[in-house]
Amino acid sequence: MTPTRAHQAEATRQAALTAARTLFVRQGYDATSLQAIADEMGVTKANVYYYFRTKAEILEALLAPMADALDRLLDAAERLPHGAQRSELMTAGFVDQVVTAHRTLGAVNLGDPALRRDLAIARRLEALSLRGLHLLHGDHPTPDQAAGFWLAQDLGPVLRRLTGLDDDELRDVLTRLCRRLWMATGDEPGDAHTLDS
Amino acid sequence: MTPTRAHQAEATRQAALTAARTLFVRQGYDATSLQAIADEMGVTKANVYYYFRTKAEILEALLAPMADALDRLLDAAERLPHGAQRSELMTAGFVDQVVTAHRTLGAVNLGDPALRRDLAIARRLEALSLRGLHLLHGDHPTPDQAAGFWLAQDLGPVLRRLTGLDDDELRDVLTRLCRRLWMATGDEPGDAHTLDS
DNA sequence: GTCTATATATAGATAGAC
DNA sequence: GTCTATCTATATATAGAC
Repeated sequence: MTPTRAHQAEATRQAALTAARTLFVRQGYDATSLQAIADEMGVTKANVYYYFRTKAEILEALLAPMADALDRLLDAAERLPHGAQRSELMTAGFVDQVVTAHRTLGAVNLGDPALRRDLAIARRLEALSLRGLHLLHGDHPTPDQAAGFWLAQDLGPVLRRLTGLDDDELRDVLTRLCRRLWMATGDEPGDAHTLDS
Repeated sequence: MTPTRAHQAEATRQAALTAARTLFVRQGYDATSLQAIADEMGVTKANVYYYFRTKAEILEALLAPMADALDRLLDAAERLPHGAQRSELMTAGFVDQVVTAHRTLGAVNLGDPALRRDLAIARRLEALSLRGLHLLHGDHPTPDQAAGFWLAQDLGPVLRRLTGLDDDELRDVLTRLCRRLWMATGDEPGDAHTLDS
């Protein structure tokens, strides 16, 4: 392999992303300083700034692949007719993406207050969520459908608790969880439980 | 009313709590400075520090009543036999507490990274959650039971989305949501049923 | 590509006048 | 009880040597 310098650059960039994700997950975005990220990877702040112009840019770079994956998933879902088939694809795809992200990113905090700020990635994730809700439940979701849907948007706290499961077990648990959340038909008094009949 | 000074003190203290909860909810704990809290209520930082020794103490004071309410709820649940009766009480009580807190605190961020730190209130809420899980699902909850339970711990993101509902509608929606989350029986392969049949 | 050194701002917190 | 003034630490970010 000839490329010593270009490879080093990419390695350092990746190390920064890894260090940042570890610290963001552990203590949140706001409580993580660039100094801490630099320390974690054993370089200086200035070195991190060589690759990322701002701290927010690190967060964006970290979450962009997840947004890309969700984009592709929703594109695929859109090609299916509204109904059970589309729901199943979305559930399976979403859970798969969460499990994958869990391995690459750790229990990533989509509920971090930083993601409610005016960042490009935050707007993108918001748009993705709205599109997902629309694809799943149509133009006018019932409050029950909306509540179940939004609750599934940040599985981070659950992932942090569910230790000791391998990827397949995790996938199964999350699949059933999403079904419970996304299969709500409406808020008519008639549907009051009997789910376990 | 004679008491001009003592009342003023209590009023200022409450104003600080109100300002802090507004800002904590809007932008998160870490991104909220004491300067911002003081500005919001129209006093100086030093004045806020007269009532609270640290910023963390404000957070604790803000969440303490919620922890108290949950404590009482779990005490009551403990007096019922394990089973459907206890589940119903816990669901109703929990939802009621969430709706009440929503009115007093706004869509409070139990998922804020600050609450994963070494604060007394964080430890208290953690202990409450563990006790709740135990009361609801016994000594050895299945992964499905645990996942559903933990997901319900922070309804803040859902509350922020569910606008336009009055308290009673909100209570009904959240009650059905909690039932869906807490009624999971287990993770036996038998209930995976029918994939795409 | 990585470093040292620094600029600038603001954080949490305290002292002491009024 | 509230203020002005200040301390000390640390934040994000940049300039420029190597």
